Amino acid sequence: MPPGGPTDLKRGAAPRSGPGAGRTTSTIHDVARAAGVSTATVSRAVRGLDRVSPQTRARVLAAAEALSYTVSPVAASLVSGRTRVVGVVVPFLNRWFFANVLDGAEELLREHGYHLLLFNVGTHQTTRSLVLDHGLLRGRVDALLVVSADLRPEEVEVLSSLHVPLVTVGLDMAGWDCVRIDDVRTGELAAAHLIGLGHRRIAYVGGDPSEDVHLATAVDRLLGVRRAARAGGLRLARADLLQSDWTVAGGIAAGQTLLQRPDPPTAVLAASDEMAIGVLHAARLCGRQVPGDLSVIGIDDHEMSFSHDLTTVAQPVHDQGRAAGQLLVDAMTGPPLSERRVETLPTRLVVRGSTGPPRPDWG
Amino acid sequence: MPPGGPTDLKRGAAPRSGPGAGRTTSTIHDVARAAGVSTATVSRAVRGLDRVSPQTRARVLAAAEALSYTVSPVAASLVSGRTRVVGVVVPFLNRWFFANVLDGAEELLREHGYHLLLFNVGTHQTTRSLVLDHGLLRGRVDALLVVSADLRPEEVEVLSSLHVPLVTVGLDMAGWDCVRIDDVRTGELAAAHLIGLGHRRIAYVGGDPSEDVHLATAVDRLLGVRRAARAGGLRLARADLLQSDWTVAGGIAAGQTLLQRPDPPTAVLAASDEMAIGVLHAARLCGRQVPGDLSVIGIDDHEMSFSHDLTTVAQPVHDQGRAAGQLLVDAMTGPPLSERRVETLPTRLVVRGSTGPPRPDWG
DNA sequence: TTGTACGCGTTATCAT
DNA sequence: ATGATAACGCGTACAA
Repeated sequence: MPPGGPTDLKRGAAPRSGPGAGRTTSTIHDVARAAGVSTATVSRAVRGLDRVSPQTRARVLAAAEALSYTVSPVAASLVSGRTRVVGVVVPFLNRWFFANVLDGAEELLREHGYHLLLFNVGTHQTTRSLVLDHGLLRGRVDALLVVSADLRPEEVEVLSSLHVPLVTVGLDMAGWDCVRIDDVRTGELAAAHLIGLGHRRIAYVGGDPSEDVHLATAVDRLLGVRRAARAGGLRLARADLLQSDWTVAGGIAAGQTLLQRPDPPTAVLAASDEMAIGVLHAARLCGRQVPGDLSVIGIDDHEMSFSHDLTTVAQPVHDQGRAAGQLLVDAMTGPPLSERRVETLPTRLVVRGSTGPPRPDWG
Repeated sequence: MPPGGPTDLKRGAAPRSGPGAGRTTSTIHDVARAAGVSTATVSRAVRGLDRVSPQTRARVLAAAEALSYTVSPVAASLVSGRTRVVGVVVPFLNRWFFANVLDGAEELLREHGYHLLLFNVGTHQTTRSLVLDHGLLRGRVDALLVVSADLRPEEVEVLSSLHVPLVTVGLDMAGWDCVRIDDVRTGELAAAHLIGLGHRRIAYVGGDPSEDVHLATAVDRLLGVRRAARAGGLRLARADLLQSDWTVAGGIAAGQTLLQRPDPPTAVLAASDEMAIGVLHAARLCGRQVPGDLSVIGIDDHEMSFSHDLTTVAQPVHDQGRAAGQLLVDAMTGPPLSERRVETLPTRLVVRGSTGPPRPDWG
């Protein structure tokens, strides 16, 4: 019962009890009337600003509570210019890496009161252009999170032209803040493990070559593999470098290609666990023992890797999402930074049962 | 070069070339001035409404193009009351079922010009209450998609009080539109397959019992298993009914529990493929042959199931997302329907190598 | 500490 | 077919 008196409350009551019984949501004016103050004071009170006496604030809050008042996000956005919404651009929602980055970013951003608006751009050029050309982003978001999307130059231009803070994950581009892992080092780590076990013939199953150059992930990991090979004094045969599509099915195909040769490699390094799992399956199909006949190592530490007993190099995906969210929060709240920030998170080797020394007669 | 003349264009140009060179986005007024018409006409023209002469429309569109004008979503929302945003409430982002439902819903809703705002409520009560209590949804969304979240009564109340169209997936609640599969029939299908192979001792690995009653999925599937058992003239031992948590790890634990008994079942039916994969792993750990010593069947048709050679009952997850999206679009555009709609999508048995007849000496 | 009043950019109503 | 103009609900100088 606020001091405003029952009469005021009655007049200010938002849910009009008219004949139509149409539910109306109460506005700042209703609260102001009920609390006997101005709308400006209500605005200050509900947002927890200074310059409001404790008594007044209590009265306003009580009235707001009584009227179940909620600030209208759209009205607030219109006048403030901020939406408290972060747009997130992903090529897939249902793949491990993207789902988990999203999960981490959502977690952190929600902690800071931001919402996530989803832009699943897919891989089809048609869908892609629809999403980014039509100006669907303009005015909807305060910031952007771009996850490993292989953007075309004009799409980069569209995103840049929004003039909002932008952070990428797994996509290192000049001018944009970035959270990543050291892909070169990661590939090197995996290859060094195989070489350390005594393997001399290592095949590499990478990502698809048709994608834009920006998706350098698979290329960088191969760079690391080459580095380890050089250090180990072994050469990578060109025929042992395969392109795939990051999926289990692609891994199966690549694995079969390799294993059906008269002289197959003794070890396979896949750029993702999903492809590595496919290779494991191919080995089974071809009647090969793992790791006796073939060692297999992946990159990611997908949750299925444990049950597949797959050796892998783990990357902190959830944390990359959180880190990206934090960079965005900083950019939205703090002063503008002159230098771009690049945060590189560590990866680590996880040895399981899919790797072992090669058969002596093969060495 | 619109007939408005270069003078008008110059005055109306939005990107002020002042000293600060601050990028300003052009408004409907700028376009109106440039095209020599009123803002009302611009509004009609850009939205493709009637009552605009072709010449005028062309002139307006040219001006808009020249000024790279985009309608302000927030301003439009404020006056129209619609946001063209659909809120989606999920307990997880990184699990197969949820990620794929989301993918399907996003696809269809984007086709219709709607955006998705993400609400990952998780399972922790604390997070949950923060997300749904604070009125974060109010005024932000035109409709809601709720995916298999085990909501508490007060959360149901919060969602209902928004008075927007609401569709659930995998969560059949009175009063809310729903897209689902027939869980009873699905469980029955899986069990009937095992019984048809000759199994008489079937264990069931279901979902967690601690969750709210609304998450009836695991219970319904068990109901179907019971029905098939009755039809097949066999009884389910109470000790063979296990609770798990829908994950691979949970499936491993359940599988080990079963297989370490002196008298294990000859077949296991898991309520999800992820748990079934865990059971497969447990069988390997315990040195059992699949399907020789143990048959395993799951439900879902997870993409990993193929490479695990797992027999399963497939459910159309992507399509459930699309169907839910369509129901929402209908509800937002069409006239209000008096009856609630329940759409039940079909499931089908996918026989792979993880199931076979039991060993004769065990029968 | 509190109130007044303007403006955010658009849609919609009512004239014309 | 087109144009004024009143909302939409709120933040924020500025005044008191």
